[in-house]
Amino acid sequence: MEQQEHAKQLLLQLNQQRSKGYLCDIIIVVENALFRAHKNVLAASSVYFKSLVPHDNLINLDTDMVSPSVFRQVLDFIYTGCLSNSDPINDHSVSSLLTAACYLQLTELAALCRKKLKHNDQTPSSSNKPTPVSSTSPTPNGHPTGPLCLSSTPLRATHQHHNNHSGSREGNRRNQRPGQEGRLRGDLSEEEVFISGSRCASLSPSSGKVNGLGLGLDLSKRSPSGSTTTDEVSPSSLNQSSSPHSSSLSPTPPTTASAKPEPRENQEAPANTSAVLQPRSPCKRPRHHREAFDLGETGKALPNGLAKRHGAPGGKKLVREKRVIMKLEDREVDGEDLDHSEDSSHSGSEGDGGGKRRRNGNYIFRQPQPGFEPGVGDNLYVCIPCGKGFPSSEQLNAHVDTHTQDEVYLEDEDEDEEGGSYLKEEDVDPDDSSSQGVEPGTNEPQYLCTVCGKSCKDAASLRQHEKSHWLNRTFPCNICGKPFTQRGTMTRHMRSHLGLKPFACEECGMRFTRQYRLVEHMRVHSGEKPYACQLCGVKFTQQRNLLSHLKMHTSAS
DNA sequence: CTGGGGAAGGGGCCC
DNA sequence: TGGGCCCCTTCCCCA
Repeated sequence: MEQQEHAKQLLLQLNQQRSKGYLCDIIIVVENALFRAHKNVLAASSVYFKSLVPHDNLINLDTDMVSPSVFRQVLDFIYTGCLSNSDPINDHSVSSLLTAACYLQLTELAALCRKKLKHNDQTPSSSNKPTPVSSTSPTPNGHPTGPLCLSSTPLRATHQHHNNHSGSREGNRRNQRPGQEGRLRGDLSEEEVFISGSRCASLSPSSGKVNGLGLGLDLSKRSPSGSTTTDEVSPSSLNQSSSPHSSSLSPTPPTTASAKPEPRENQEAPANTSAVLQPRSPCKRPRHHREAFDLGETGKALPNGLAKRHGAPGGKKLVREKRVIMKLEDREVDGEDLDHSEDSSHSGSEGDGGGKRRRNGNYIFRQPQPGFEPGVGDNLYVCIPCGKGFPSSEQLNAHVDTHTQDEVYLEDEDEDEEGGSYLKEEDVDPDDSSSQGVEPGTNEPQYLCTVCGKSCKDAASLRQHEKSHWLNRTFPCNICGKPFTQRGTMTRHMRSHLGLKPFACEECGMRFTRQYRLVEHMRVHSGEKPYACQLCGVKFTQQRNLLSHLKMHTSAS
C-alpha cells in the first residue's frame, strides 16, 4: 500500500511552512538578504548544508558564489524540486545556478543545470529566451517531488502573491534579467528579511565574519568558565557560521558536487555539545527550548519572545512580525553619520515626539507617527525608519519609495529646522559648562538631566542617562525590526534570535545568554537560597522570586 | 480551577 | 561595549 503523492504533499507543506516562517530554525545570510529555512530540509538536500546546520543557526554564504536572487531560486528548488518560471532561464542564469549548486553541493540542481547548458549548446537560439528547464524522468535518486520541472505548480505558493499585482514593483521587476546583480528589494519573498540599511557593514567574503548581521557587532560571547560546551558558540561561533564552508573564510569552496566538505573544526566537539540544541538538564523542570521564531496566530514567524511577551496564540494580544525592509541603496552608510545622529538627538526631549527627524547618513529616522502602532492589526509590514505599518508588502514598498523621493528634500528641510533647537553632536560640548550647573558651594560642575533633574557624576553619565528619556529607539533588530534604546540591548536581543548561549552550566549543560543567568542557575544545583523573606522566612534562589513573593504578602495585607 | 513557587527569558538602565 | 542588576513576564509543576 502506498499513499500516492505523499512525498509531494509533504514537501508542499514544508514549503508553505517556510513561506510563513513556521518552525524555521536557521537563517541563511546572502549578502544583504536573510532567508529562513528548515535545517532538516537543507541537510537533506545539500551535503554542504548538512555539514553546517547541526552547528549553526546562522550561515553566511559566499556572495561570490551565490547572489541573493540565485539563492532564492536555489531555495525554491530545494523546497519544490522546480525552478521558477518567473525568471527567464538563460545561459547566464543557469551558469549562476550551476555555480551556486556546486558551491552548495546540490547534486541534483547541478546536474540539471549542466543538462540545461548542454541543451542550450545544442540549441543556441533558445538560450536567451525563457525556456523550461524540465525533465520528464525522475531524478536519479528519486527526488521526492518527482520530475524536475519548470512549473507554476502550487508548490510555488511562496511567491505567488507577488505575481498577483501586475503593475506593482514586483511585477515590473519580473522583467529584469535573471541573475542580474544589484537585486532590488521587491524581488524578495516574504520569508526574506533584509539587513538594515543602518550600520550595515560589509558582508563581503573578506570580512571574515557576519559581524552581527552587518551591524559590525560581535554577537558571540565567551564562556567565562572554560566550559567544555562552548564550542559552537565560542567567540568564533559567528566566524564558524561563515567558515570554513561559508565563504567568508573559504575562498575556494568545493566546486564539484561530489566533493566532500572539509571537516569542521568543531565537528568532533564534546558529546555534550548537543546541549545547545537539546539541553540535557537534570533540573527540576528544564524549560523547553525555544526556537528562534515563535509562530503567531497568523502563521507569521514571531521574533522569539515577542509572541510570549505580548501574548502567544490563545486569544491574547498579538504582535505580529515586523517586516524589516530598509533601503539597500543606503546600506553602506557611513557610521559617522549615525553617530552624529545618535548623539545629536540627545538634546531632543520627549516633547519632540512625533515630529523630530533624525538623520542616519542618507537615511532619516523619524519618530513613529502619533497614534500609529507599528505592526499591529492588519499592518504587518512596517517601515522601520518611520514606524508606519502597511497591510501589504506592495504598499510598504511604495511607501519606502516615498522616503527615497523625499529624502533630499527632507535633508534640506532638516538643515533649516535643526538650525535652532535641534543640536548636533558637534554643537554640544559635553564639557561645556554652559550646559551644566555648578554645585553650590563648590567649583564642581553639576551634571543635571534636563528632563528629570537627576544628577550625574560626569558628562558621559549624563548623556547615557538622558538617552533613557528618548522616545527614539535608535537600534532596530535586523531580524525582527524591534527597536532598542541601546546598542548593547539590541546585541543581546539578537543573540536570542541566533540562539547564541555562550554561558554553559557545567553541571547540566544548560546554556544561557547571560552570565548572570548562569550564576543564578547554579544555585539550582548548589541548593543555595540567598534570598529570604523577612516576613515568613521562606527562601528563594532568585531575588525576583522573592520580590514576587513579597508582593503576595503586600497584596494579602 | 486556582494560586504559589521554581525556573527561566527578555528589556531597561546604570556603571 | 559589556557586566550586573532590576523589573516584568511566562511557563511549568504542584498542592
